[in-house]
Amino acid sequence: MLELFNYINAISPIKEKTFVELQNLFKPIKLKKNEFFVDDGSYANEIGFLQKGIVRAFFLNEEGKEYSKQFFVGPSLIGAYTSLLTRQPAKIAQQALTDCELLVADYRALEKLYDTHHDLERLGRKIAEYYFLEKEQKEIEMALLDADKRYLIMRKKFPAIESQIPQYYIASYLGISPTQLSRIRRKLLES
Amino acid sequence: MLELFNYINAISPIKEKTFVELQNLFKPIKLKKNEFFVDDGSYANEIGFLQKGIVRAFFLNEEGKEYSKQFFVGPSLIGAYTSLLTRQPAKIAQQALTDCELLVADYRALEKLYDTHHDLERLGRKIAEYYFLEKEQKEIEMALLDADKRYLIMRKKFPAIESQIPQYYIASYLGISPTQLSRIRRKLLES
DNA sequence: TAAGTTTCTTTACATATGTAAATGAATGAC
DNA sequence: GTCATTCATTTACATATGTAAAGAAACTTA
Repeated sequence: MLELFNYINAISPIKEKTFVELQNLFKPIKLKKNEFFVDDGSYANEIGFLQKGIVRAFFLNEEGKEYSKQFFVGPSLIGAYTSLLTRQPAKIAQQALTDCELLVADYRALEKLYDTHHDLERLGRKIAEYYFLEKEQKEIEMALLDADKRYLIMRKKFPAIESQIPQYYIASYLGISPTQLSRIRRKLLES
Repeated sequence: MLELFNYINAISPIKEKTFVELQNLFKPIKLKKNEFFVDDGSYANEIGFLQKGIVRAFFLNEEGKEYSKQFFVGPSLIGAYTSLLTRQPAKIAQQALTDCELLVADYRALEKLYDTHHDLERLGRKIAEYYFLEKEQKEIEMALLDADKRYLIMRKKFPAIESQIPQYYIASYLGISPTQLSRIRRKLLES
């Protein structure tokens, strides 16, 4: 739990008393490689703190095309944030790409604590703001950079990931086909 | 100010007393067409409530390529959100595309009210969450839909905008060239 | 109204990237 | 260790989209 405390505290400091109540909500679980933390179409109820492992969030459209929106490398918060906020079925699934260890909590219980703990509400605000900043960053990258530049950024951001997961997930994260990623990789090796 | 109150209250209800303090922070200003509300490279200090008019947020990269991230059609909150949150110079400028009327407030003063008004902090959280949801929605559209589908969505989302601003802003919003937008428009007319 | 400016469309060509299929390499199961 | 499966690369071809330049249309404004 110490890891969770440190992680949270770095985002927005909370009182020890608040954290005690918070940690009561979390239970440890494990996910095997390829298992899902969030299923497409399900109503999300849980938020997770990924301690070890890699998780991807991905969107599947009607044509069966996948877009790997995001990678999470522990330590990190995970969960179908949009589904939790909107109470609509999740459109974005989350899948373990390696064996994972995490702590999970009921989001509604956590949300209730907001009423009585201003510091926790502030944490919630900071997290939402942080998520927004992350998204905006990626939006700009996608709009203004070529795939080869995005690939280099991705490698810097997730240095450990490349050797641990299949290339086609990375291609999908970059918004390109595996073929194109292969071409980019070759070009980088040549130069 | 009533419009602001209604707008805010629909996101997250706040006490009347809180709103009284809040509204003291806001002053009315006007922007002429093409004037900037936020300049690229400046430190943002103000948040604005756009009452009338259209504003675009756009990013300019080193190669001089523009990406019109977003349109705001009043009533709407505007401001260099990222710069306000990070206290870094704004990378995203905001420019009036029509004559505009707005209310502006000092963001730091508003932020201070968070400490003493839990309901305002909650509003801040809801707004951040809402921004996140919006971004995620656009991310998915950009990743999985063709430009012609995105164009149709854009027209539905901003029905009034198309006749009021140049096409090349819309092209930039869609992430395509004006040439390509023109081709898409022709194809839609033909079918 | 006329001239000048801005914007939109069109054309021709170049390029990035996609799809499908074949091959080769790596990985995992037994 | 062998076989089967999964994954990565390559090739050939198709397509979407970009760039540049020219012409047409739509607006400003004097």
